[in-house]
Amino acid sequence: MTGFDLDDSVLQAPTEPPFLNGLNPEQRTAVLTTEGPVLVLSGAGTGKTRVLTTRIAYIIAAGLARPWEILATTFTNKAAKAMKDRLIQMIGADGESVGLGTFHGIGARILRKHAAEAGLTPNFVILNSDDQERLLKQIMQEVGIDTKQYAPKIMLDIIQRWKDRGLMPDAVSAGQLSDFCEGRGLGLYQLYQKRLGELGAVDFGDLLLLLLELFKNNAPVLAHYQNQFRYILVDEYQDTNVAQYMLLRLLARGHNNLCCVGDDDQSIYSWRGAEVDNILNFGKAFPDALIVRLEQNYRSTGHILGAAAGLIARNAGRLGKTLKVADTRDGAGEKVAVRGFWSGDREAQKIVELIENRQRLGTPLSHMAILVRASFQTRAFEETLIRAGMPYKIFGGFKFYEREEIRDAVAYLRLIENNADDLAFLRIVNKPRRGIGDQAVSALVAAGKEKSRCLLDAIAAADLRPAPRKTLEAFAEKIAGWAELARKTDLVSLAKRVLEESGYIAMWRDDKSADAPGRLENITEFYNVLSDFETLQDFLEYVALITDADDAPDGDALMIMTLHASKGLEFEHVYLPGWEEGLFPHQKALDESGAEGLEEERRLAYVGITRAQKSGFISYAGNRRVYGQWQNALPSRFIDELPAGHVQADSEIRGGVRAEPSFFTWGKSGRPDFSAPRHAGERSARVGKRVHHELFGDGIVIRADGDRLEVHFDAHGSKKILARFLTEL
DNA sequence: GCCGTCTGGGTTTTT
DNA sequence: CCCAGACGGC
Repeated sequence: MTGFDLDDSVLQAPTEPPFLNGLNPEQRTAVLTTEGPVLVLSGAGTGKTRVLTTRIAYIIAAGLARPWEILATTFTNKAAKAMKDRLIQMIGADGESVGLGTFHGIGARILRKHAAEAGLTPNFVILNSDDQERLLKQIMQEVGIDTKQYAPKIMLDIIQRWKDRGLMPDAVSAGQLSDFCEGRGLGLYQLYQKRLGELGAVDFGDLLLLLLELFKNNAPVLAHYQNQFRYILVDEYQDTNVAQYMLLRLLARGHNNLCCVGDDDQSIYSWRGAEVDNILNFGKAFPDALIVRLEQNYRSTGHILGAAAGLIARNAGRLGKTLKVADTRDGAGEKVAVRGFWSGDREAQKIVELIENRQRLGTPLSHMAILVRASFQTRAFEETLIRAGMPYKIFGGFKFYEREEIRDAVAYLRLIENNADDLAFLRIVNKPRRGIGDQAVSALVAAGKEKSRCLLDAIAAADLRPAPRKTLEAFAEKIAGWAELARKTDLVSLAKRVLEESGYIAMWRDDKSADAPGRLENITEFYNVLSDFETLQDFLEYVALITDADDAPDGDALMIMTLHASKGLEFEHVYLPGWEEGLFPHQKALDESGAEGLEEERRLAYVGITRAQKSGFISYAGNRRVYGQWQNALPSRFIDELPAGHVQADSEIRGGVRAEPSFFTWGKSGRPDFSAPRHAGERSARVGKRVHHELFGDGIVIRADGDRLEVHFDAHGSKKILARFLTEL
């Protein structure tokens, strides 16, 4: 198909490609406005994926660009794959060659192509977060920082945030956390980058940061891609970070055809460096931009949308959208149910019962989902589901590639591919046990440092006792042998040989613990995955960038996942447990990010509700076991914020929706205190009690108004305090 | 160098 | 409560 003019008369002519049929006017505008910057504000369930794929299809079908001249980025590999599949359905094999992937995946591809210009070796490995932390910890210890006092994880987080903002070490300005670790934070960043270079490795952030540097420092390379990408499309724009924004700016300077799709109300990844301002300021950054709002919702009932809208309306700083129900044939549907329970266990039990009922009435389990705030919540459900014999699938739980045995296997392959990968070396040099302990490893590290060689090459120079020396020399020889083998054989045979000859398989076979057989199974599965790849490098890149959000459950199973993982998905019936103060909104979000944190939590709640097509069920528990201790909590403020007209509330805790908190047990050990409903008069019973507060010390309750107490502290006078911050004396 | 015991820390998590 | 990592004894 060729030759569609942008001329209106032609667009309306019968030659119009069939895939434009059925778009609403706004979607049509978003698809057909191919030239210049466009921001598509796409509310939940308004068909943004359809708009994106149709837009790509249209650009190709109209002959505006060839497939490889289009760059389209998504948030996950899964989304990229889904989009590619749809595209191929629409326009056939041409869809195959569209530059479609995650920012990181595309970054890796370009960096490998221009490795020399970017100052990298072409076979660089991409470190996972585990490796990153280990490496940084190593560095911190080398320079004599107490890693107990300064957690490597926190330092890594700071470095990551710098990278998210496109800052190389020399660009980090003083003050901005650079003085973490007694003023050595920035120095650690520098060292960390240096070590990555020596290892022939990059981390996730580098895939964007080093690409940005490449473009900034190498005009011909930048010009090449500016020229190549005639049309750029970005999905989930609200979750892009500053580095991604800068990359887009640079690339779009070529043809100025940038189309970003997103929803500011669904921005939930700021804790990971996402910058909501990207979407909020799009109009400023691209003054000639067209802004299209998609507000026609094709997913949910009126009550679901009404409840969600009422909640999100509490947020300030929105671009503002009003979702409209597309299909009103069934009226507004069921009201969103809000329920209170005594305990987390009761909550789980009740929700599973409700799901069973739905299933009995004919809804497949896979059309229902439980969405939780924090992963520990899944446990109560798992236990109940196992007892009920109901198949379920926990999404984003244990990741295949994060399992110990898989990481070990991958480490063997990494070391074979790149002898300089010291992290991989350290991981497996004594796994299985070969008698290489701290002593030998320290000697190796010292020698490696002195001669600036990688650990594998440092064996000869290291000060070693005879036994470990012999072992290590044999080990190095084996690695060399396998590297030789890698050139001659396929990946599966290679991996099998390596894991057998290294004794790794035997290690698990001899292991009598209960999970050893499972680990061997996982290794077999690992061979299966390997069979899909031609080269070790392809596979290692895949492993580094993949997540197992991709693996779909087999058969009909109930989905359990975090709210974060649910973004972009939809289910007929959605269950949202754990709406309690402290859990949702999460205390840590409030403590660390204050009002902004609260708004992000609220957006998360909005994401949760808008996943539902037909019904939503929100619940809270008065008492919950967290890390083995019973804690109690108040219903989430988000429950109060739901507009009454769209909600049907009930509670097994006395007092309806606003549950009476069980008093004075917060953080104290012991027993569940929920078993008996409290009798009236309890409230006044609090007055006169001696209490303790973390900050203000001891005091006496002088007034009680629900959970709000007025306490006269011995040392600080009267203060109004929430009951849960107090302990009874 | 290995293995048992103790201590501390546990939000979300994709790339 | 449950896991990972540190520490100390063999």
